[in-house]
Amino acid sequence: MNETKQKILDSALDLFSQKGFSAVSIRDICKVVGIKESSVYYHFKNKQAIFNELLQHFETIATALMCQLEQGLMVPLENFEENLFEKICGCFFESYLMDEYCNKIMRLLSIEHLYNDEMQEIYDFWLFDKPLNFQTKVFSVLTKAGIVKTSDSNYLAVKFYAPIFLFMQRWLFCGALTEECKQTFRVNVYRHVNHFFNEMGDK
Amino acid sequence: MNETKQKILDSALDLFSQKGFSAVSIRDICKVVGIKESSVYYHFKNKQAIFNELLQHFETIATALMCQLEQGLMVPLENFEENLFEKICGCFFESYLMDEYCNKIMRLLSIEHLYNDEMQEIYDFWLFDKPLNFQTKVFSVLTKAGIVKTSDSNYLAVKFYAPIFLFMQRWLFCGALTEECKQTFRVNVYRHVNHFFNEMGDK
Amino acid sequence: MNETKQKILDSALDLFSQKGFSAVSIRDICKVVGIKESSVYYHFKNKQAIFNELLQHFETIATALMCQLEQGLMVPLENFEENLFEKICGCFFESYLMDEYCNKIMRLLSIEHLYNDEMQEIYDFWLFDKPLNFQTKVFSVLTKAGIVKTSDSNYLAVKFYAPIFLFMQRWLFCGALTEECKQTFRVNVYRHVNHFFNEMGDK
Amino acid sequence: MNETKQKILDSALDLFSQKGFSAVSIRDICKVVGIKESSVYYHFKNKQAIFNELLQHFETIATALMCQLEQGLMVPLENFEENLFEKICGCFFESYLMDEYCNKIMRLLSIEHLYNDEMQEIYDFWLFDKPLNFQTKVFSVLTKAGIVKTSDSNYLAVKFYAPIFLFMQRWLFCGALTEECKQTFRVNVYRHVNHFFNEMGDK
DNA sequence: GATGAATGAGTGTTCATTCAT
DNA sequence: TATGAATGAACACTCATTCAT
Repeated sequence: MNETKQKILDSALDLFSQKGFSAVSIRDICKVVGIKESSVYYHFKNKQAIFNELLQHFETIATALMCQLEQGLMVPLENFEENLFEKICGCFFESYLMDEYCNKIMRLLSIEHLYNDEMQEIYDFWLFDKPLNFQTKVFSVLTKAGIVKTSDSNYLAVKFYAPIFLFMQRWLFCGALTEECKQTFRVNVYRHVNHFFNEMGDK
Repeated sequence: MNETKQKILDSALDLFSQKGFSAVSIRDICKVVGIKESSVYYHFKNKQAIFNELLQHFETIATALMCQLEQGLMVPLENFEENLFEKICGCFFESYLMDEYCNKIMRLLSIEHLYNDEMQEIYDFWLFDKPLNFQTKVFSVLTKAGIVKTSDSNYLAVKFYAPIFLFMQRWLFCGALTEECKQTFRVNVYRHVNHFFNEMGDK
Repeated sequence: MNETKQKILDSALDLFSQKGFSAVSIRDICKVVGIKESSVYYHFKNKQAIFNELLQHFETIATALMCQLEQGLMVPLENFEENLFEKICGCFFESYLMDEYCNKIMRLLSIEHLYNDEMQEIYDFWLFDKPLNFQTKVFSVLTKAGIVKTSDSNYLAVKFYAPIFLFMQRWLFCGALTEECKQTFRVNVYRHVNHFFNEMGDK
Repeated sequence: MNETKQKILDSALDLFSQKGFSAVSIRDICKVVGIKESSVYYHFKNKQAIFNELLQHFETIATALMCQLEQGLMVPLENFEENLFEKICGCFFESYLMDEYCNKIMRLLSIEHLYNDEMQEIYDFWLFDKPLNFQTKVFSVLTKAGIVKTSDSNYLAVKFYAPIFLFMQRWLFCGALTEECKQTFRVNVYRHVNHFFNEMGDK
């Protein structure tokens, strides 16, 4: 709605995700937006408030996406697998990990969580607890349906998610998020997912 | 050799690993060491030089450890597996990932690599390329020896290392490195390693 | 007349008398009034203009009160003393020193006069010159009437007013103007006034 | 000892006593001293610390003076009165109220006490409680010695101190402390003191 | 080896004010 | 009448660094 405020948020996220919160000055943001420093304080109480608004927006988006994912688990079994694959790839990879906004926030969290307990919790939630929790549920459903034999859904979730997490750190949360990076990530992830489901089918 | 210089290095690493390079001031370091700020400049050209010396020392240690690990691959096949297990656990986990010095440097790299291309390279080398490369070699040897059937050593390395990497990020590079964290990490890793080798044996 | 303007004046006086002119921001005033900062400039040219209007209003009130007091001196001698006592207490204490508006202005003057020559003059006029002048006149009348023997009306005025001034500073122009403060002030002043007139009667 | 630090203290006191603490900027002080703003922070933790050091020094001086005064009360009765007069004038007027350092601090307190509870207490102590307390003691001794007849030492103290307080506010804590101001103050006070002791002798 | 003293550049923030709407 | 938006000037304070001693 408000143009300047949005520009501030956008520029701030850009810079924060590149250098971290404290390494970016209000001056830096203003230079990009093209306003004077004092103007920032018309739109935000202080520097922290910019960060908070960015984070809050992320949590709204991410929560919505996760809801969508979880609804995928309710789908009738006959087209479960196919639907799941689509959801994980569509929702989780494309709209979440590789979405520009979410990706930048996660880079930012990657920086801040290391010296900020509050960020640590948020980071853990969105990068470890939530995804592992979801995958565990997936494997529970698959086990109940007899598609998967193993009963340790937890460990299965780790085995499934860990390589994806590694590829994320390697290709998604480093340097600029170029199309090349995304592609490398995608190739690696898809190969892993295929391998994984093939092996599962074998047993 | 020089006591004060060593104290500066130690204190700096402590603080850098907790808050990141730029968030730590010369003042902060001096407060811990118990000297005046100007004294730092007798021992180091500038703040960056402290960082460089810390990093260089790490690379010396890490290189030595990696050499030791690689030598484990030359061992005659009869006691290969047993020896390997010991090496990986002893060298890689205890002396590297959980060693106080190395751990601190890696936390520091975790912070810096996100907005510093040079650090990015170093981080990638020590946390992705080097470990994955080594594991690939291990599985190549095991394949040649007929112990492992799969021919894709690369993917095996990923499957083996990714959960360890995830546990590292989750328990080792967050908050303070308490004994509790270490223990949680150890339990998770050892369980994974056991699972992994059991499954490999099954096939 | 104008509601918003009056609210601004009231809130400003409240705040100015508590913290001094320069320590109160337009923001502070607006927060209390419930308007935006730019709106103030519709009603007043600038911050100083608010102050000026408050001061001017005070001078109108105070002048009127002082006129009333001075008229008390014209009263026929038979009920002079009784009438005087009532006037001094009613007009000077209750309607002037302890009246909410006047009290706030005088606190404000107490602050501003210390670093503002113009305020210095106004302060001196209303807190020293005017009251001492009036008391001198009172004692002149009493002397002429033979009620008082001393001829030095000036010094009598000081002896009469000084303790009142001290009590004012002690209880009226400090912290919040609570009923308790007022009462302590009243008790001390009345005791002094009684003592004073008793002693005068003795001689 | 340290020249620059002393200059900062001196200049700060000068400015604070003229405009109040918050109306004086570090820049202002530095302009007078002839140093850069950042240099101030080598000598003082922050702006408040300058104020605190000034106040503390004052309290040391003032306490010493008050001790000296109180020792005057122990003097044998024969030369009590004469000695007292000298002490009050020498110590209290010349070395305290009119001493440059003390005078400036008291002006400063006059400003700050109006919107700062801590300063309020200090102000009350040094300008009301302490002097009135001391005078009460003086009159108690004089009463015991039969020199004074009245038993209400408290009210005597007020009658003695109040005019002095009024003259202080009128001539000492306003504008610049010129020799002219001092002289006017002195004349008024000495006249009062003489009157006072004459009247006391009469009864 | 160490430090007292200083500094220039920079940081986040506040404030009175302006002006088009 | 009121406000959304902006701004220049100021503020207290921090930091890495220098240099004479």
